[in-house]
Amino acid sequence: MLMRIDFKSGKPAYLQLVDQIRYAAASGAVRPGEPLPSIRPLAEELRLNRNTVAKAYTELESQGVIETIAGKGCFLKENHSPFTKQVRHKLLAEEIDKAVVASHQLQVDAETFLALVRERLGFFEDKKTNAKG
Amino acid sequence: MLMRIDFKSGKPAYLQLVDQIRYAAASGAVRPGEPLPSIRPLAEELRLNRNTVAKAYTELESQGVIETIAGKGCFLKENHSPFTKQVRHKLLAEEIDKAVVASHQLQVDAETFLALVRERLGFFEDKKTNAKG
DNA sequence: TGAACTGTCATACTGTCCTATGACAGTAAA
DNA sequence: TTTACTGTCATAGGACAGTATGACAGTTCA
Repeated sequence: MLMRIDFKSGKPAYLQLVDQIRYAAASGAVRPGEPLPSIRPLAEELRLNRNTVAKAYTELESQGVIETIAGKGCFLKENHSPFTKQVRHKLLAEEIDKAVVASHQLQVDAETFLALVRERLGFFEDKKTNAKG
Repeated sequence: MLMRIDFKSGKPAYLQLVDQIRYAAASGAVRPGEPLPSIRPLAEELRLNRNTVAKAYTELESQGVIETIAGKGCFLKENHSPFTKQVRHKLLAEEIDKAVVASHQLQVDAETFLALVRERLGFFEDKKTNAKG
């Protein structure tokens, strides 16, 4: 799992980490049960404070993405969303709406938008298929 | 255009406004050239400070969504994105990726995801068609 | 037990965000 | 010009976000 922090981006380091780990989980670069890099080495590698990395991990745990066992480490969780199907669809619809609104402003028509969605879905699917393991 | 601020949401008021106006633009509730509510009355209606509303408008202008003419008012811009098609697609892909990552965590499979995307697209399309005018 | 690793917590510093006030400037119409 | 409306800017205070330090606690293995 390759991480990289852009210190000029304005986006907080810990949120960049959160996004990258969620992305890694979605694309199969890390699999459920697998350990994540431990806090101190990762902090050193990225030139972050240990607690900045710890904060990212805490955030991921509260999102239900990882599970952390004090003294042992952090592990990617088997993702069993605690929500009903209906709620999950509602949450997802909100995320989709953001993209739809963006497509309007970027003047991308519905058909092109759909094609782009298919392409991105395929991209993640491929990554999952070809991920180590 | 009906606005509503949720003071308990934790999300800054001015960003809630930005989202709602972008949403209104995408769904045809406001059309290019039309004036937006002026700052002071809107602030009073929403029980916000004038400058909080002004900040939302400033943000929208920097996003190229509205055009503001001092002394006259703020108007929805004809949206001509300044970017090349390639750049616009890249920006949109990033937005879509967020939704794809979310779908993974929410355990929504690709097919269901696509169906949901179509549904949301249709929802906005309908709104545009049925909007006043 | 002791050493070396894991994550955790309390605390504190710094900078930025969010909001608010008051004064200002452009526009329109009487 | 006067009045009443538009948006703008400078400034300030309070809250919070982001990061950092040091001490602490659980786990593993020798």
